[in-house]
Amino acid sequence: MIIRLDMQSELPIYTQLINQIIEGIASGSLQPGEDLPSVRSLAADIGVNLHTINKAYTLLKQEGYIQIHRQKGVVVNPDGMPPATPEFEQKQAEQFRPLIAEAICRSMDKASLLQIVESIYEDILHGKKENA
Amino acid sequence: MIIRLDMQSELPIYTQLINQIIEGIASGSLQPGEDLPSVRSLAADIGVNLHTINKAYTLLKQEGYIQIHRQKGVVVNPDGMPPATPEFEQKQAEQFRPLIAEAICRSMDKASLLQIVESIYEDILHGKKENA
DNA sequence: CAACTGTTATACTACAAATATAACAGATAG
DNA sequence: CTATCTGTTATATTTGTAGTATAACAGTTG
Repeated sequence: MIIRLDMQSELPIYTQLINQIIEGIASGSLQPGEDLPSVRSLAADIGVNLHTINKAYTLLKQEGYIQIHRQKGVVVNPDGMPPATPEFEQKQAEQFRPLIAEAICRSMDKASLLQIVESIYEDILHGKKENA
Repeated sequence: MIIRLDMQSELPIYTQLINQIIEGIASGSLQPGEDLPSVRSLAADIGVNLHTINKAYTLLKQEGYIQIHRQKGVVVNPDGMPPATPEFEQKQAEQFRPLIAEAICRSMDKASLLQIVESIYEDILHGKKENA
């Protein structure tokens, strides 16, 4: 699992970490039960403070993606991923909504939009990085 | 055009404003050429500072959604909306990506995801608010 | 002239992000 | 047993953004 941070991004570091770990799980490059680096070693690896890693891990745990064991370590949830609850779907829709509104303003038709979503879906499943 | 703010939201006020104005344009409730309230009157209406409104308007202008005329007022861009440039599509994909990765983790299949995007697309076109 | 427009400037509060240190408590390998 | 690793907690500091509060400027318009 390679973590790549953009220090110029408007996204906080801990958010970039969360996004990349979730995508790693989605693509299968991180398997349930697999160990994640300790807060200290990952912090040292990518050159940030251990609290930044800890914040990302804590949020991932709250959402059910990972388990954190005191004095042991961090592991991708071996009991499987959290389900798509109604609360999740509502929050998801709230995040999709402004993106779709923008697309409509820019005259993107429904088929084009769905095609973009579909290709991103496939890219993630096949572990493809952002278009370089 | 009715603006509804959620002061408990994690989204900044100016971002909520931007989102609602863009959705207003997308749904057709705001037509090209239509006047928007002045920074002062809108600020007074919704109970925020005029600089907060000004920040939202300035960003909307930078993206081409509105025009701002000194000593006149603010208007939805009468020359039409900005096109879907490659830069826009790339930024759009970056924002879609983490949402789709989350959906994959939660075992949402491609058809379900596309169906959700499609229904939001239709909701916006028909001016429907969030599911109450 | 008065009232309105966007614009600019300054100052302040509040909060989030990130860092820097330090210490604690339990597990484990030597 | 001791040293080392784990997550956890606490405190303090720096930096940047969000938002507010006031004030003034310059041009338009009734």
